[in-house]
Amino acid sequence: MSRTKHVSPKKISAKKIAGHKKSLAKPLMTEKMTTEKREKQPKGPAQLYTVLRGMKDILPKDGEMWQHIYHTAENIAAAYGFSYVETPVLEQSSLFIRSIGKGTDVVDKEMYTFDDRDGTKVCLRPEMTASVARAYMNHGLQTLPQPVKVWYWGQMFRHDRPQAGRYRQFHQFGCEILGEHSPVVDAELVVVAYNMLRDLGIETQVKVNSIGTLEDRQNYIVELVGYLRSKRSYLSEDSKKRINKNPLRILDSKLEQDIAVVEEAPQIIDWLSDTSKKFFMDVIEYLDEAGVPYVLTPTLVRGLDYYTDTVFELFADGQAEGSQSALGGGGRYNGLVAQLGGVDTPAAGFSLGIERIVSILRDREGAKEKAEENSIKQKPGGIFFAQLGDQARKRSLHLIEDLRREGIVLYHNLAKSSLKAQMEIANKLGVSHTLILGQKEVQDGTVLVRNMESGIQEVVDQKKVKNTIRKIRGV
RNA sequence: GUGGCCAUGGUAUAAAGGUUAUUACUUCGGUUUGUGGUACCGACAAUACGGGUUCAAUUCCCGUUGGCCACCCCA
Repeated sequence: MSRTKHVSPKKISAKKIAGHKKSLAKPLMTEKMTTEKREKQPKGPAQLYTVLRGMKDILPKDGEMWQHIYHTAENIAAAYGFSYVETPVLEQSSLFIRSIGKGTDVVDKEMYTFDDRDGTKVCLRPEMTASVARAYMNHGLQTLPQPVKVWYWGQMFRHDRPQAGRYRQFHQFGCEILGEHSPVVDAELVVVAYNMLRDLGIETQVKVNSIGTLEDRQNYIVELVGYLRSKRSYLSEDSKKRINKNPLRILDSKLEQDIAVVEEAPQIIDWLSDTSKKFFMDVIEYLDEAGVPYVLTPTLVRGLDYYTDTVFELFADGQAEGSQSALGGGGRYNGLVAQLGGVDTPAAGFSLGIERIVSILRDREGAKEKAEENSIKQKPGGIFFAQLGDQARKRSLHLIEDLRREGIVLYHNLAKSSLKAQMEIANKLGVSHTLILGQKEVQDGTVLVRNMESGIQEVVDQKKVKNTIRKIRGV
């Protein structure tokens, strides 16, 4: 919604500039400027900083929703026995190059990579799985009772072209289960992701598939490439290029001509080894049992190389196909830990894109919320505290603190001195009661409690305010 | 990375090749000093940036930047 403003110097008022004496750049003059405007011309910095492309500020109006999502994540992770972990945003580039794989878009064109001061190639993490795997090895987590179940929440970075629901810095919530090779684990992860979204009121469609072991996949790719070559002339230009580079990707092309070819293509399911096939059947049975609706999608392959066997993605119901409707995904990555130099460890996980969840939730709130976008959030049960006079103001912090200890939150603006102004704020906040502390009250050790709806006020002893408030709230 | 659409105060908008660029909301101050919801008055605040055409551009053209959308890819 909001647009970045490039403001030229002449638009920056002297007032805004006040206090910024050190000028960074000389303001540019234009012939058009009148003498009057020129006088206003600030000598201060010409630059107005704006948010970087693909980055996003989370503003007060969004704060509540973000916290709501975070708490939902926290609760569900706790309910399924996951422990919280954090890993650094900065990692060695090669960690991701080796795990996600050369040739994937994430690694080839989207990583924020640079040389650290000592020359180390580092990057801003594009995802968390590799970091979690790294932490698992680094800290000997394989000596804990297995499996190790962890969840995380944090910023990821991919230098992609910004679009709806896609940013260069974005948040993911995710869960990983390391050290267990059982189909229940895969199913549980789907269940957790699915229920997380359901708790938020988002119905999703789960797509599942199995891409087998590395070996299965290699055999399949040989077959697939053979088939695709035979149909080469029917494929789109993009897909022609991908035959050699990344043939699996052709499977989920959205172009009609490709889809026609893919429909006849050999399916990876038929190339799975017996154990992988059995494993996948088991996962599906668990999903049936858990009551999670899913769609078997033979064309589902994921964009990261480390996946083995189970892969899945979650799509919001009713969202237009294609347009950033994937809310998250995951799968099994049995080879990853070993590939990064650890002991061979089976593992699986998933992650959800928070920005996409926010966007769906926002759309849903609709016009009503949009109208209030700039207004203050109503605090229907809230209580405002107003003070009048120096003495009262001085006592204010003390009183607020006393009540805070009792678990009572008072909204206030101690900087205002007129009672009227404070009442206005109280009104805008939509609080039910206002406490008023004036000169007289300070002397008497009392406080006025005003019912904002009826206008009735009563004088209450300061020591008894907490009881009065409790009574008001009906506790 | 490719293509399409777009760019006016904090937000949402109006208008025109030509004096002080409309309106509403928000914010702040006030309508005589210890009381809000209404009303009234006032203040702050915008043509994204750079260049071109023109007597004149914020309006037309080009470039840049940014946004949205689609593709690629993904979350």
